[in-house]
Amino acid sequence: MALEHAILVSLLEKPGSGYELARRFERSIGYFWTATHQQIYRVLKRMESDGWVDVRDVPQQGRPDKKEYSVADLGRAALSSWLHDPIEPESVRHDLAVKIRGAAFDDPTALIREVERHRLAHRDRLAHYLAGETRDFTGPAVSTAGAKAPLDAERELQHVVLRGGIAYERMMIEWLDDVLATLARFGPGR
Amino acid sequence: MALEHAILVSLLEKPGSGYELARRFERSIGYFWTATHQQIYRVLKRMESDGWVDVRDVPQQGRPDKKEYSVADLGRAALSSWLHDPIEPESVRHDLAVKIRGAAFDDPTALIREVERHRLAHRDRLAHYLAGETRDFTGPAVSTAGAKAPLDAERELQHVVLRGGIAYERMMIEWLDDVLATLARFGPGR
DNA sequence: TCCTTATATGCAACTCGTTGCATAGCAAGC
DNA sequence: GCTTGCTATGCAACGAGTTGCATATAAGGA
Repeated sequence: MALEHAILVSLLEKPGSGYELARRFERSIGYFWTATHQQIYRVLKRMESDGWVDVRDVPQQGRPDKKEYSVADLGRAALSSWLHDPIEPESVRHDLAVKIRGAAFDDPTALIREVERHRLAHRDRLAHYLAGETRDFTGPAVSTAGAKAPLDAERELQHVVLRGGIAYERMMIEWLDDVLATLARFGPGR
Repeated sequence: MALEHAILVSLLEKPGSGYELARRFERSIGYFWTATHQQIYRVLKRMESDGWVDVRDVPQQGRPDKKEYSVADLGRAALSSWLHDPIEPESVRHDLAVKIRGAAFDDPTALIREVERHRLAHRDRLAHYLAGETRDFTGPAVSTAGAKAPLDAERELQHVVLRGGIAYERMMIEWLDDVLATLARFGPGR
């Protein structure tokens, strides 16, 4: 399990509340690890009682107060230990692939609309990634302190992960085109 | 949840026992949906009591008897209904991507060995897929009955799913090379 | 004033998935 | 005779993830 670790990484990149984390899990880090707010609050509680994170009450005006979490030494150590622990290449869950194989026993052409929907979703996500890349990773590297940083690890590594997302979406779009061409070879009905 | 559906597809492709299904989930369908034997036996029980599958005791010689499952009408209907139900594009879980972003707060170069391990695993899987493609999808299309089938849906759809696996592995290998090049730009330690 | 929306946090129940363990038949080798 | 290994099925406990619901502050519009 690695939700704790995804949260640690996100909090190291920038401290924040459970609510803010939940929003980040809808974009950014969420492209590579999903979580709902309920899960995040529950895990944050556990991380707090384990001493992995520190909490600070932050009064706000115009909106409810929040609890801002930041990574404690124990959390940093836990992340480091996880990083040094080998993990197995991910176990996959591709509903769509199962559906495509299953379509052989139903009407294959009925899947076309579904595959097109997925293709659109991937096209949108690709556009979103590319926009983010242009926004955040073009122009000179500037560290958060404003000083020139020739090798800003945080930025470089975020960028390579984003490039992975871009490559994945491009691959998916090409493959879904292949799937559509294959499905189109079958006549309607069976 | 779709383990039921993955099992239905696999049983439609060929009836078999829980044990045999578990082995298929280590290859073939398992490349796109993972499951352990405990999970499979539990779900098969439920599917049986729901009338989705039929069971037949098959005595064997030289080994324990087995229960052979095959898809019942209710199961076929359930699969069909699932196929017509739109699903959301998958939620992703990429430990490695989280690790790479986390490495910015530790020693980035310490991840190199781990990334190389993953690269090897993907290279092996690619080789495995390519061998399977050569074995099963070259030469003339021949249906199970031995007759020429100009449009064998089952075979065509299995092939396009396999091509997806191949494209995925190729993309991953290229990306991991990119990751390795990025990590190499950081000196040892920090 | 009421309704909606956004911020912000949380509980409870349930399902799904993983891990560890248990059992049993039979073959092959030491 | 004993151990190892493969086939074959299963239980129990736990941990992770999902779904539905609940609560509270406050801004903005109908």
